[in-house]
Amino acid sequence: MKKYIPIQIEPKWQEKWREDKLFSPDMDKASKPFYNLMMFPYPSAEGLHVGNMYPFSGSDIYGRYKRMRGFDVFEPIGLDGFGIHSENYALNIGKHPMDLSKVTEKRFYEQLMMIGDAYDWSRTVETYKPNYYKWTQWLFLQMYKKGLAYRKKANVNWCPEDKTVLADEQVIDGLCERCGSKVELRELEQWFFKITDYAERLLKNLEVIDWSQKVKIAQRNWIGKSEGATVKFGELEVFTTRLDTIFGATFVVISPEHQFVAKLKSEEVKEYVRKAKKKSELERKETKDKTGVFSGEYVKNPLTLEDVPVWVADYVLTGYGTGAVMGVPAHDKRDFEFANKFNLPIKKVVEGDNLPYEGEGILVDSGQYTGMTSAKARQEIPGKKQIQYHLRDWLISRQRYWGPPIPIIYCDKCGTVPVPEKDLPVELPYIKDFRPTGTGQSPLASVPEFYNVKCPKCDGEGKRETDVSDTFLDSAWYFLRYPSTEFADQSFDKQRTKKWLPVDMYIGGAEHSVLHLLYARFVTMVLNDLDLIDFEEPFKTFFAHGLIIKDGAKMSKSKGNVINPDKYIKEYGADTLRVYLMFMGPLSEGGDFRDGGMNGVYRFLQRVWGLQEKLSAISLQLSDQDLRIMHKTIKKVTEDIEAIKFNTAIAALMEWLNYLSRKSQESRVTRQEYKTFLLLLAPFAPHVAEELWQIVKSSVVSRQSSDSLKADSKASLKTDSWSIHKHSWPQFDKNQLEEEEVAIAIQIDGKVRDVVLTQKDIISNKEVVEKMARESAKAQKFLAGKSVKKVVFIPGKIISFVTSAD
RNA sequence: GCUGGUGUGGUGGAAUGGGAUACACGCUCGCCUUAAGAGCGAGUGCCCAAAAGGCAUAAGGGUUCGACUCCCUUCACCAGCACCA
Repeated sequence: MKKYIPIQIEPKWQEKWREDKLFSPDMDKASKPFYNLMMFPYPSAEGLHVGNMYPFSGSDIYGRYKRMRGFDVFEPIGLDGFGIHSENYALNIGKHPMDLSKVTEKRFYEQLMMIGDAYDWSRTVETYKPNYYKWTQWLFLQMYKKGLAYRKKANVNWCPEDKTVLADEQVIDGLCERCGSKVELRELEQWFFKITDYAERLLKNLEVIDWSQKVKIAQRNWIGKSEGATVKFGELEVFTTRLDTIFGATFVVISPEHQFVAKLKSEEVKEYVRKAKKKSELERKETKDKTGVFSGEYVKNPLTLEDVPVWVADYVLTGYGTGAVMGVPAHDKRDFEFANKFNLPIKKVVEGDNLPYEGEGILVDSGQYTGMTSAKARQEIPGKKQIQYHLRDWLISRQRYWGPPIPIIYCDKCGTVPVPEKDLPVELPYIKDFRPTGTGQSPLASVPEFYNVKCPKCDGEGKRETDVSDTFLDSAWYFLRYPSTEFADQSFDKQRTKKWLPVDMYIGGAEHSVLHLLYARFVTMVLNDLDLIDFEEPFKTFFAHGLIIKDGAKMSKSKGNVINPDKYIKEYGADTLRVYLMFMGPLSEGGDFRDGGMNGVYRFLQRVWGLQEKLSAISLQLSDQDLRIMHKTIKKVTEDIEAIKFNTAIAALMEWLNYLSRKSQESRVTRQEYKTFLLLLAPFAPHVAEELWQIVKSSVVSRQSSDSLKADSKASLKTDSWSIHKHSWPQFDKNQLEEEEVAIAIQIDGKVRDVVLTQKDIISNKEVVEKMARESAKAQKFLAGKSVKKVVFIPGKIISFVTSAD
């Protein structure tokens, strides 16, 4: 027998699969389309590491399984190669990102082929290619036409290291998501998408999609809906969710950016505002100590009719509500601190324990509303109902080079003019100096050949927008492009999209819970409103995988803990690495990579390999026990794959292999068992399963006399492909799962003392089982001197005696 | 602070109301081998020389004939949000 040497079989099958277009479904004729998508990677020249490979393998197992279940599975791959991440890497190693992209693309695709995933290699998508970003720009134009893309001057997050603005979602704890620098506030003219128009829909649809609770909650928090009311204190309008506490409002606080501040003459106020504006967002949020200054003005509390002082303080945020709040120190922690610091009066209006009391209760000292509950008072007290969202508009311009230029032209006569669709793409020129400038403008702003253009409307002098768009815009629609890659004249074909979308299974990282996943949902909703697609949610099911870490930290080149799969693939094969990664634990949990267990998995595959020559030469009848474990394994593996619990599916295969190995010593393993085993193994270890399948398939098959696998046999006759990966998945027969003999545990006062063996026909018969249990010597020992108060019988499982001492 | 999650052998983990520790790693012993490796076999939660038995799922309490699983309290760790009025 040939030895199992993975590198001798894996490339061979990878090539054959590709040649035969085995994993390229007929996009127009497919009768049972299944879109199986894995988040496409950011490529880097370092190449793919084990941390990337982990979820790809998980996604591929699911896809291969679905294909064997008869679906036309579409499993595409591409590269999210535009953006700061790739550009920074190019800067680091002193190469031009455009040149570098060619190298990384080659390297990444080579590695992705080596791990043997069932991708449709005829439909790759790279976001940095003009034939893709042409349509990203087109998408921008649709947003613009619909009034959802707008430009405004705003206080925006500025990363001094990456020298660009960032969206709110890309600022983590006041630090840049990419490089970790402290983010500053800068007032700049920027392009935004009006995602806030969709806040309610983004929130509401969460109820109907099959996503993990974790991700839904993260999105819900981010959208941050709160229901309250606005009330006028003189000319100042405040927003509150606790209208019931208005009688306790003893002052009003406005943010340093509030319009009202302009009217104030006091030097002290001006100084405070100047200082506050200079602070970074992080510093403003970090400071626990309240700061503020009295404005010198008073406004009237509309309910108490008292004049209350107006203060300016930076704990009030500009971008939320009206930028003004009523200060209720007795019932708000922050107002309480503020009042204490500046000696402002504290007036209790809700019954409660210690101040500040933030809970609900019965109102006191609140005029005609005294005695009402908080909830009732909120209904009764006059105010304009208002809903506020934490979500802010998506800032999409970037002052960088490596992205799609925003397709806008400014003309002195015509104003802001969108680039006509026929002129797309606005190609990103190859420029020598692509480094970020730090001036608030993109490097493209120093390239006159790029920005000097004719106005498309009046043919006069025009200037191009020189900012590029956020990488997250590239990835917000890529799933629409995959099925339509061959259409040069449209972003996505209507029929294709109708056939393949929404995505049936999407697997990706939980770190994208509020970035990519929210943007993609938003874009999909807009396209739905534009009548370009007939669904509002892009991903029916989303599964968040865990992370593979190394020595307790996420793999990254800077930490020097990157595990390259190449060496393991060479030594053990891609199959072993896949199975090892999946066997580590549930896909949702990730884990710490140690190669210690790899040998065990390798050994497992070797034993599978070795079994081929120990098969029974003659046709044997399978025993009841043989049949039971076979059907039990089919059931377990099937259900576990559906639930994405690959680790226990693999364990079930190992158990069956152990059983078959014992049988093989007497050459009693049948071809039927072995073939079934290979079919179940195929999604996990596709190369070795294929190799062995070809060996056992080609030898003469004597039809098993047992008809227990009838469904499978019939299906196999229908199969037109040579490959195991197109063969139909084995079916289990639940009649074969029942055991002839069942051991029922005897429990006495909660402790298992013995078991009784019962035949199939009596396992539900309480009287008989109880009699047998009472005859057990061990049971008698523990029942001696006690009287049985109660007997609980669970058929097939347990008989439980409850006693009391005599 | 708020929200959600997790906590089981030396290690990764299994079991979601019914025999805790499946499956694997590691380790120990044995067989095989000139030797190493591989392979094969046995053992491996803790206490006890062993048997019998007892004790164990972060800690404590509760519900139940029966709890890793459900409920309450506490602790630890992880993730997301956080001066959002």
